[in-house]
This record gives sequence, C-alpha cells and structure tokens, in this order.
Amino acid sequence: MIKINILENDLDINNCPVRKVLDRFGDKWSLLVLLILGKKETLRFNEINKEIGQDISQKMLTVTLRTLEADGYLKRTSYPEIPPRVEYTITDLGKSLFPLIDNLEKWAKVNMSAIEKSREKFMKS
Amino acid sequence: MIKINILENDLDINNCPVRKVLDRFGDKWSLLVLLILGKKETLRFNEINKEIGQDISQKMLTVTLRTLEADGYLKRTSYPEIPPRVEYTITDLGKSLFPLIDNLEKWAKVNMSAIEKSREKFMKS
DNA sequence: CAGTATCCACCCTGATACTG
DNA sequence: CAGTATCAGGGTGGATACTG
Repeated sequence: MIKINILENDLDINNCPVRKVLDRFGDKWSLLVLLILGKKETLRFNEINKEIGQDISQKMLTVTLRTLEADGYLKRTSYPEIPPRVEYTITDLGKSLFPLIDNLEKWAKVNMSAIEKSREKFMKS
Repeated sequence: MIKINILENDLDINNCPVRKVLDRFGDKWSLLVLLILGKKETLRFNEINKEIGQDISQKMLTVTLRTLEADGYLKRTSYPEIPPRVEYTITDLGKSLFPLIDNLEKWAKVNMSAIEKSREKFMKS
C-alpha cells in the first residue's frame, strides 16, 4: 500500500484516479481503437482490424475491445446472423475522453522536439 | 509499421505524439515521481524514496529518475562529496505537464464511478 | 465473420547483494 | 548515500490453429 502526499491529499497509488485512467490507456491499443471509433462512430470487428492494420492480432483486438466495453467506452452489438455481424459504437463516455487526448496531443506536438533533443543529448553523455 | 487515419492525418502509431507521451507515463512510477517533485521542487534520492514509501525498489526509482532526466522532465545534480549527495529538481518542461494531469484527474473523478459501475455490470453478464 | 484456445517469447518489475 | 549488478517471476502481447 503506497501512501504519498500529492496535491495536498493523501493518496494511495492504487486509488489514484489518474493512474486508474492511465492504466487503461497505457496499454498498446486502447487509445488507437477509441480514436478510430471516434471518427467513424460505428464499425465492425474486421473494419477496426483493417483500420489499424495487420499489426494487431485478433486476440489483442478482442481483448482491447472487451476492456473498453467493460469500462463503458464503447458498446458492442451482436447480430445473430450467419455469418455473424458485430458492431462497436463509441459511447458518450468514450467521446468525453477526446478533449483530454487532444490536450495531450497538443502538448506533445509542442514539446516533443525538445524532449527528443534532450534524449539525444542524454545518450551522448 | 502501423498506418492509421486519426484526426485527419495519416499516423504511424510509433510516431503518434500521444503515444509518445503516454509511453513515458503509462509506467508504474513516473507520474508519481513527477508529482512529488512538483510539490517540493528539489529532493534528494532518498527523500523521494521515502516520499513514495517502501514499495518502490531502489532499482526502479533509479530507472524512473534516469528516464525522466533523459526526457528533460527533471534535472539531476550530483555533488561529489562523501557521502554522496544527489538532488533532483523538476524542470519547466516537467511542470508544464501538470495542467494535463490535473485535467486527467478531474475527468477521472467525474467519471470513475460510472466506469466502475459499468465494470461490475459487465462482470455479471 | 468474429471470435477462442493454446502456447510461447519478451520485457517489466522486484529481490538481493554488492560498491565508490 | 546513491547507486550498480545479477537473477528470478509474472504478466503482456504475439503466433498459430481451431470454431459457432
């Protein structure tokens, strides 16, 4: 149990709200899937797969979608047809993340070159 | 090489600015160390260690500090005394992250209960 | 089409011991 | 004090084969 003082509150790292969010988007694919669904609203499994490219395995796409669904960032709708059809739609909760992501992106674009220069300098020392 | 369309641009996931940021803070300790240094400005190695608690190993604290230093989020100053003294100070770049973290925290506090309810509901189904 | 199931490799992390 | 070196375990992610 980690106890620290952050921003004037005693926080347990396992209950830290920021960590709880980042734990879901620190993984390899969640953010990507969300952004893709943000653009298209609704997509089928294979459509998401193609949008990402062949670099994601079916397994990881399934795992990622299930996690995002569990948290309520997207909705999964299965149509009992043959062949099966499953649609994934972003929710309002999912959409509400986009301003945060935008901010991250803007910050990154402004500061990334400084960070990369810092890394290079650090390597050489 | 992953090619996707996000936000009207062709993005390679490895060059995605958001991922580049999150890759650094998706880890277990970086954010914590930054926030601690944000409060105190300057701290010694063992002071950071105590602030976090005994849950972080010396090794991981070292690794985390080195990474943050490499990116330019903090500055490391070593005083060649015996016993040695090393001070870590947050930089302006490091400080510039705090508004983003604040936003994440606010978002998390607003939405976390909904997310947790969603998770519980998902478990039962 | 939209998955599961299984196995495997790697990397992150921690524990421990040692050092300038 | 502030590390480094080494080893070990677990979990994430990937490859492949199979299925309702």
